[in-house]
Amino acid sequence: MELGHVTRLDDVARALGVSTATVSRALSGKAGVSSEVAERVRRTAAEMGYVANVHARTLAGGTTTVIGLVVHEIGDPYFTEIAGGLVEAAEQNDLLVQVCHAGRDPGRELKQVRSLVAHRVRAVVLAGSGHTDPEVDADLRALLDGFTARGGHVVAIGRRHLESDALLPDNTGAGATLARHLLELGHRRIAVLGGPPGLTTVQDRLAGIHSVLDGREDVELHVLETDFTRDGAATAAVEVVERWPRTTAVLALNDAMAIGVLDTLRRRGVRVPEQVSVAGFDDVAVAAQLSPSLTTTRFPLTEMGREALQLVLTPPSGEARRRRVDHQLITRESTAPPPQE
Amino acid sequence: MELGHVTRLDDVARALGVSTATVSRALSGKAGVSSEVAERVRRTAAEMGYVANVHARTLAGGTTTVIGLVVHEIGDPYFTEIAGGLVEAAEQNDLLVQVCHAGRDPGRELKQVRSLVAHRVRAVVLAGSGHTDPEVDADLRALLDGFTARGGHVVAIGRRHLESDALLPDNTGAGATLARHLLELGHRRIAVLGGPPGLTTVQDRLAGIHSVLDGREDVELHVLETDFTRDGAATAAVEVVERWPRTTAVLALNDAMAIGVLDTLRRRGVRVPEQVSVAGFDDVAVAAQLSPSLTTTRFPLTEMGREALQLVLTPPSGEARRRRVDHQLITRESTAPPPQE
DNA sequence: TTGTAAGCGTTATCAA
DNA sequence: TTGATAACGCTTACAA
Repeated sequence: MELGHVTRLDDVARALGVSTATVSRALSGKAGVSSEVAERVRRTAAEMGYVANVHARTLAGGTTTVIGLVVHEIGDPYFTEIAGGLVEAAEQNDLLVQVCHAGRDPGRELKQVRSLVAHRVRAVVLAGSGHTDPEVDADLRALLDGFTARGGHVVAIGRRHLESDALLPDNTGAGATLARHLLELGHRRIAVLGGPPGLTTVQDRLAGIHSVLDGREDVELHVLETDFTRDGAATAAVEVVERWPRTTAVLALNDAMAIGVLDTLRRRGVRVPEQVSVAGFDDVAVAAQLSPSLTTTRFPLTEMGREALQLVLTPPSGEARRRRVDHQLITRESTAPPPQE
Repeated sequence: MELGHVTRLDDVARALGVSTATVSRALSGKAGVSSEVAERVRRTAAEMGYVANVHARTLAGGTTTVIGLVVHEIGDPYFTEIAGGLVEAAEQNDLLVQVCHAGRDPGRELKQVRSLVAHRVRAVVLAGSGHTDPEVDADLRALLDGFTARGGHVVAIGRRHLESDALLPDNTGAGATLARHLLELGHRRIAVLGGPPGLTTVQDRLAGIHSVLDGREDVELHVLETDFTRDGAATAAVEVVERWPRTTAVLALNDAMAIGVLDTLRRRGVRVPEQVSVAGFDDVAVAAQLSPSLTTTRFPLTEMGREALQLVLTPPSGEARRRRVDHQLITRESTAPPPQE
């Protein structure tokens, strides 16, 4: 095989003295070829190093082996772990994953999905929070509807407003569990670092927290709206310490934020958990390796990535399949009873 | 626009009463169309929601907007951070990234690259260590040579045996720097947790270490061959503690391994850095967040991902461009002078 | 400046 | 069971 030349279907056909149709059929394992010929074709193709041109194949009506993944923040361990599970599972099924970074911007996200659709990917997997305002996702939904109508498959992870197959983390339950955990430890002056109110994940986690703490006369609850990032939380934590110095527990809406809080507290000489308890959500891999290690509610991120691929592999039925993902409280060193008064 | 129907080039042409050639030229910004017509075409195309069929375009000779990334271990922060930088930079240049997981298996890697080549990706980026035995990569090189000959672009990150454009982390220098750091702190009984000897990264880092420590009568050096992972190092650390209990410093060949060492030591009640110092390589994001925070040599991983994309964007010249990536010693809490005898 | 028409490498539809 | 041959939707000479 000389450099710069790719073996085509026609080359294989010619070498064997059969038609391209026969070779095509033999290689894609379709009926209508004698097993004898099929075997010969396969051997020769392998010898000649033939690999089908993906674009020709797709254009002619074959199906793609690529699936698209859209994440809000590549770099955020939450998405990294999901992506890891998905890519690994994909590899085991001879599928390729195209990863897109949308940066939490609906416009950019739309552009990325459009690009995936133009690539005729077999499925689009959307990971991360949706928007509470349905208007924001309107264009996206129209796009996905068209994609679905033409045989595309959409799988969401945590975007409950989309009418696709979905993996739905129990964010509300996780919020309630953490609030209860703090309550049981004896905390009564609690600060919550929330994210942008437009995100369903934020909304749901807050709802869970409120469901447990609201209406209790003995609880003093402060909710701060901040960025959904480590740095946003680090800054907000300063505010908490200064405005409500008697706070005994800080609940951050995700682990990245909780790490930011730990950072601020350490810098200010506030001991965790002796003086202030801290907890997060998700249980990203680092959470266990921090010191103090972080109390959090676990969602099996890598597993969710794998499961998303399972959904991709099973053809969509009429009904959208919506699977709830349960959380699990992981109690570690960062939470403890509040200091004695 | 009805569901299930995609606007094609021909639809746009017909709507305007011009030829497909004109539309094609106008949309790809080629010369030979009056700016007036071009403008009209662009507007109409946008209105009709036209997006070119990637496969048709590629088949007809256009270029792809996809680049392939092959990593050893998706899930390992080393690769995650590189991938993050690459994907983000790609997004800014309207490029898509296909991520492949090779699991440190040359056969799987070959298969993945073959698939990328079949997709006619614009470039293949290979991240991670190469093999010291040139035989192992022979098939890969043949494949890449063909790819290059047909106009494909190959960029390596840290695979110095490949004759492509490359970003080459100064692994040898980093090894020497860390060895010197330990020496200067006063350590004389040092254990090194190495990885599989077949990897160039392992070889280079070890070479750097040996270049500083070898031939010194006062230094007792033990090198253990283990897995290039956190768990491998955790197990090896047990052996170090048991076989050479007087060791005062453990040097792991990457941060993931160093974290494994910290884990083992904590579990055994060995205090870091009071009793034993620990250091790693790479400075993945967690390294700073651990406690004790980890002394390591920094390679700017995210930046390297971005830079790899820059190489992809600048067309290959005759000469392969090989850029050295410098390291930086980051001294944190995990290293200190050895305990007094 | 514009249009016509010939590919690009497959798959799928008919005939044979 | 096989083989011609027409799509698939685009780019790009070559003509006009």
